[in-house]
Amino acid sequence: MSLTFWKPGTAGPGSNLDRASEVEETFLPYAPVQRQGEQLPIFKHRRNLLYCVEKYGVVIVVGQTGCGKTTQLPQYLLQAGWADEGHVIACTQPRRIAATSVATRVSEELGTKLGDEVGYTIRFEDVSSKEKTRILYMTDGMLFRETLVDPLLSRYSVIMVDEAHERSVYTDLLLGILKKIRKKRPSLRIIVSSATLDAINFLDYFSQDRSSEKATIVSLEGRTYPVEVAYIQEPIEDFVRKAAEVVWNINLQQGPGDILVFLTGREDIERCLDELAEMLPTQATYRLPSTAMRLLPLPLHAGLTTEEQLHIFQSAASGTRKAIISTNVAEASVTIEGIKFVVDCGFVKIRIFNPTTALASLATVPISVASATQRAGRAGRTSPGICYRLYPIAVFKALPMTTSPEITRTDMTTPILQLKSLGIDDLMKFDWVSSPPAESVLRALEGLHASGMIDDNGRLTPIGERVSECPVEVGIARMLFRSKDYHCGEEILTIAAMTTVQDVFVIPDGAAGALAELERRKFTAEEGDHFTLLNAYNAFTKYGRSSGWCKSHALSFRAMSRAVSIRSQLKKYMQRFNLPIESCEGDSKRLSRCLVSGYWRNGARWTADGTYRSVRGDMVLHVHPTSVLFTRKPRTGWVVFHEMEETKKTQ
DNA sequence: GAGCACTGC
Repeated sequence: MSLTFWKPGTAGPGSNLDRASEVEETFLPYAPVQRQGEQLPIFKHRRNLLYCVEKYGVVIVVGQTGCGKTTQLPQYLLQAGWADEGHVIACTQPRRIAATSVATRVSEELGTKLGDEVGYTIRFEDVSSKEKTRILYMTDGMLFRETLVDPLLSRYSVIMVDEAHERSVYTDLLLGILKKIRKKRPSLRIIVSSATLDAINFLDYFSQDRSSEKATIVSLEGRTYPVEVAYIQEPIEDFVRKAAEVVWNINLQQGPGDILVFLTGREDIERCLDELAEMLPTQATYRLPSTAMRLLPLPLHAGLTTEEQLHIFQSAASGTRKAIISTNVAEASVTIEGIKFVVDCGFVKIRIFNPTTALASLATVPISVASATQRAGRAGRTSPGICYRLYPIAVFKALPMTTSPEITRTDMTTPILQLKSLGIDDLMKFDWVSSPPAESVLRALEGLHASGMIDDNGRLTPIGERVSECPVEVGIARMLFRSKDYHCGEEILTIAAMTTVQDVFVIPDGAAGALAELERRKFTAEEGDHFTLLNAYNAFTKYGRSSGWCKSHALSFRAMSRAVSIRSQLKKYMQRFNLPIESCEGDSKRLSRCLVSGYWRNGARWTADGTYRSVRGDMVLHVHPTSVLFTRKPRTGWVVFHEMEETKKTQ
C-alpha cells in the first residue's frame, strides 16, 4: 500500500478527502427532536419531566446514552412518590448485562443493598424483594413473560421501556401489551425511551386513536461532545482494506485517542487484522511523524471468550493506540471508553427469516441513518471525536432512516403462541407497533395448528396453554412433553438445553482447528448432533464442569455453563407439569423416537448424491459443515433437522 | 467438502 500523509489540521485519512466538500458540518449525535421543522422542547429540570409523567399517560423520552435517563429517571420517580403504597417502578432493558449493571449502579447511588430498594430480574437471576424493591430493572422479555401471570401488571405504577428504538421482538410485543393495559388501567404510566429518529413513531403509535388520549414527547439535555463526520468521495470496492488504510492513516495523522472500526463479521475482522499486520513492520523502518503512536489492533466480536474480550477494556500502554476492529456488538451492546475515532463501513449482517420457505439467512445490508448516527456517537463519549464513513455522502443520504424492526423478519411461532395465551386471538386486530408480514403470521398459525397448539378455530388447546409457558421453541417443548411416553425425560432435558445454546464447540482456524476437530470427534455419536450434544453435556458434568476441561476438549465453557442453567430451569417446568424425569438407560431408539415426536415437521430423506430432500416442500438440503453428519450417511436414511438456513454455498 | 451479525425467555 502507499502511505499517504495529510496536512495537520485536515479532517484526515481517506485518500482524496477534501475537507471543504466532504466533511459534514460538525454535529451532535443526539439532536433535538423536530416535527415539521418545529423543535420540540428540551427539558432541563426534573420537575418538568415529573409534570409530564403526572399529566400524560405516555411520555416518550429522548436523550443520549449517558444523559442519565436510565439511572436518574427512576430515582426522580421514586422521590416523587411513584413507588409509594407498595407500587414498583419498572425499567426494562433489551439486554441482561444492562439490567444488572444499571441496577448495581443505582443501588450504590441510593446507598442501599442491591436487591432491596433497587433490584433486577433477568432469566435465571432474580435479585429483588417482593416486599422491599421499589425500582426494578429487568429485561423486556422478562416483563412480557410476567404479563402471562399478571395480565394488568398491577404491581407497577410506572413502566419505563428503555432503548425502545432497538425494536427487539420483546420490546415491540411489550409496547403492544402496555397500550392495551393502559386502556383498562389508566393510572399506569408508560415512559418510552428512544433515540431521536424513532421518537415520533412512538408518539404517533401511542396517540393514534382517541382512547389513548395523552402522549407527549420530551428531550433530555445531555453532555455530548461534537463528532466531525468525514465521507469518502467515491464508492469503494473493498471496505475491509480501506478500513485498514484509514486506521493506519489516523495513527499517523491524528493525536491520541483510540480507534473503533465497524465491520460486518469475523471474516472481515480477521482480514482487516491481517492487512494491518502487514503494515505494522513499517512502524519501525519509516520515520514517522511525531504524532504517530504504536498501533495495537484488537478484534471484538461475540464469539470471543470472556477472557479475550477483556483485552479490549484494558488501557493501552502509553504511546500505544488501540484499534478495535469490531462487529456490530460495539454499536450498542459493548461500550468502550476513550474512543475518539470511529471508522464505519456502512454495512451490518442481519438475520432474515423467509416465512414462505421457512428459510433463515444472514444478509449483509446497508445500515440505517439511526445506526450510522449511533456508530458515530461512539467517538464522542469522552471528548470531541471524528467519524470516518467509508461511503460517499450521497450513499448516506439514501440510507433508510431506521433499521427494520426484528418482528418484521423473524419466525413468529413462539410470539404468537404467547399472544394467544394472553387471550389475544384476533391477531389481525392486535395493535402492533409494526405489523409482522401476513405470510409470517399465517405460517406461524399453520405450524401451531399442525403441532396441536391451537384448534381449528385458532383457540389455544390445553397442551398449547402449557407449551406457551415454556421458555423454549415449540418443537423443543413438544419433545419435553412427549418424553413422558418414551421414558427419557432425563436425556431430552439435556438435549433441549443444549440445542438452545449456540456455538457449543469451539473450532478455530488452521492447525489448532484440526486438533479441536479431533477432540470433538470424541463426543460424536453416529445417531447425529442431538446425541453428540448429549455426550458433550454428560462428559462436562462428569469431569467437574471446569473451564480448563472445556478448553482442552474444544468446548465453550460459556455455552456449557449456560446449558446447565437452562437445563435446571426447564427441569422446574417439567416438575410443575408433572413430567417424570427418567433416563432411557442407553436406549437410543426410544430417545430418537421422542426427538421425532417433537420435530417430525423437520424430516428429511437422504439421497444417493449425498444431499437430502425435506419432507415438507421437497427441498434440496445440504448438511451444514458444523454437523457431525457432514461427513457421514445417516444410518436409517432419514433425519430430523433443527433448522434450515440459506448460506453462501452454491449449487 | 465448507462456515459462524446480535439479543432474549
